[in-house]
Amino acid sequence: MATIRDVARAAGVSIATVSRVFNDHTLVNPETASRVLEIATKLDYWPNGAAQSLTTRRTQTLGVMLPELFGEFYSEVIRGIDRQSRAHDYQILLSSSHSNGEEVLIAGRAMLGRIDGLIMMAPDEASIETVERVRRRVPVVLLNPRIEVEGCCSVAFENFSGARAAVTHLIGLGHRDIAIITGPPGNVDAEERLRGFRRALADAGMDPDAAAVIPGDFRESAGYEAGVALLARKPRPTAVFAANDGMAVGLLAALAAAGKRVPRDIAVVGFDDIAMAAYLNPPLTTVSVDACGLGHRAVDLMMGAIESGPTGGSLRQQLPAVLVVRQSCGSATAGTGLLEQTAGSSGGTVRRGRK
Amino acid sequence: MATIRDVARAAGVSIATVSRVFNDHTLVNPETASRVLEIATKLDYWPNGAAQSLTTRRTQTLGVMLPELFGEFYSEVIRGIDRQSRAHDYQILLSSSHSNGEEVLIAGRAMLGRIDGLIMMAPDEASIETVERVRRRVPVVLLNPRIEVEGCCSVAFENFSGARAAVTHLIGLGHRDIAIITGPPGNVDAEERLRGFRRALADAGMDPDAAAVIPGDFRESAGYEAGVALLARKPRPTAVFAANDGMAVGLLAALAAAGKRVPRDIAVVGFDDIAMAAYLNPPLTTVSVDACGLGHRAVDLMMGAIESGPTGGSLRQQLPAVLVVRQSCGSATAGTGLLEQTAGSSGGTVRRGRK
DNA sequence: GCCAAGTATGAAACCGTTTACATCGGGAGC
DNA sequence: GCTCCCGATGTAAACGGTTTCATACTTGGC
Repeated sequence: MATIRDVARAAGVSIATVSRVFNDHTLVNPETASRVLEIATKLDYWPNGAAQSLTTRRTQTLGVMLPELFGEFYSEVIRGIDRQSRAHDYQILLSSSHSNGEEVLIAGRAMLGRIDGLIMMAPDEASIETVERVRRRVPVVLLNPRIEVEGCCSVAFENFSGARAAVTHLIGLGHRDIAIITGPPGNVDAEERLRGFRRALADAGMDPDAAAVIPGDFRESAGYEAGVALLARKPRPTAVFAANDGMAVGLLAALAAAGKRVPRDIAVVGFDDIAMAAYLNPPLTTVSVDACGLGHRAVDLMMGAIESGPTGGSLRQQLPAVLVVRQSCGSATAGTGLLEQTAGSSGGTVRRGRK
Repeated sequence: MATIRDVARAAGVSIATVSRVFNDHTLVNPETASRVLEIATKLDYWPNGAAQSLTTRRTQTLGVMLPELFGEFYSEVIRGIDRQSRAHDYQILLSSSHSNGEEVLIAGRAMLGRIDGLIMMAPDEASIETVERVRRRVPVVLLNPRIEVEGCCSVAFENFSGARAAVTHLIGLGHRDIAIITGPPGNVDAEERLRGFRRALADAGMDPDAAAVIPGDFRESAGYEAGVALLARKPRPTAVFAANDGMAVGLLAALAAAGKRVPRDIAVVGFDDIAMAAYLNPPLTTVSVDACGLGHRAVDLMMGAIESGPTGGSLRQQLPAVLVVRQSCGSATAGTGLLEQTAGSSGGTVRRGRK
């Protein structure tokens, strides 16, 4: 394939001139420029990206590392990152499905020299080493970090207050025996949501330790199994808070299979507000987080960090988690699930209806 | 940051030796190796990816270009690509949301030198130029190509036969006045599905030109509007084939808002089988395509192409589109939408129930 | 007619690796 | 004791660009 030298030779100029034409840097004689461009087209010359980033130390690429790519949530995060990156003329180098620190380290190493910054959702503490090493070279933005890292920006959802609001809502509806299906152990989001659940109970003068805690792993199947387990329990809880919507879906299926009616027999609340939540039967009351917005915000922080260089401070941002009341919790004022019914009431943290 | 030279100097060896240690290429004295490794760790040395790929002409990265990143379908494709790439130790360089040929060209140019191959779903014919130019340098695999390109592998869904099966099923249920909500003009998938729709009618001795064709664009809102338009029509079609599930969702919402019952008043069939399809009210009969599998297959083809070099032939693969009968079409044998009911009947192209 | 300023271009260093080839000891074979 | 071979390592040339600095040639002002 043609290199800059081939073009220079064919056009009878030096490679410096060709480079200048392509970066329209300094003034180049228009005649020379057009001749070079013409030759370049004829030779099908395209600058080599690796060579460019080697000299300029710029790649116009953002690294993105995610723990795993299943579930709608992560897709949305990627969408948000992608969209905002494009707006800033950046491409994204994606590497996901990392289950342990070792894999993260390898992926991080492979990215080095190819990225101007790294947006990362770390699955576990073992990844912190990678973060530290990468951070010495390019800015790092953490998503929902388990541990804040000195010198890294981060964006996180208000998991705690979102969960608390959801459970408080159930309590307000009269429920006194509320169970929770948790996320995988060690997952920050899961832990924060559990903490919010317990706080809500405590705030209402109930004993958090008395509540049924069913272990889950954020997958639909875990929700189903949890549902089966719950039904065998006596006394049976009157409401369940599933730590994410995926498990709520499985739970609803288990309840339907057992002939239980939601919310009459048992109330259900989820977390995430995935696209199908409004279309479930009954429409799912859940806590809405803007996954796409998380990615968007992460890119914004990254752009700031890249601008300001390694001296940039470590901003911490929180994104709201908003309770969306639909029908699965039995609220009298719930939306229909098919028609928009946004209410401006309840202190601004509760929405009703479809979106 | 430390370079290979720093390590070499500190360890009292040449850069060649350091390089050899890191690529455990040729025999290196174990003692020397461990000393180099130790120094490298102390200096926090990581090889620079850009420099490596400049000399080796390998990047361990696959370019991925998609027209736009909205909707579950594309997320699934990316998931499939990502998973399979990781299995082969490749990362992916993502660039999406390209709406025109110009943007595609720029993105392609930015990728050059950073990728070992390109997986691309081209939005329009204007992108063909980019494909051609990229193809001269690295292998290209096309997804659902509008036009096959000489020397490129491709993977596509059987849009045509999938749509035909869906409409034939409606006809088998007794429907004689069937409408279609189409995808955006110029979209291959949309066109193929329309073609399948017309063929099914023709096969049944009906006049394709007499059918109602409502223009859509694959978005939920278009489905809603199409629903409104359909309800105003007289005589009103007894069944509707929406060219994708997103529009079917909107259509169901419009019908519900008008108090129509599905499938009693009107039957609905979609295309894609997105995750929420089974949870809609009623569960949506649709044509299932394995978007994740599409990405997976594309990577497999790419690996073959990279192995065999530019001489590699141009394989064309078709992935099946399978009709999944649920309740929205009014079939007597439909699944419940919540319990798995896979039937092995009907020539193997029809499944029933949830998945 | 000379100097300063400005424009267009070239020469060469550099970015951080890999790798072909050269070099250098030392032990084996005879 | 002389080759020959081999293992360990160094030298230096790529890879394909960008960029600093130098140079040659025009102009314009006085």
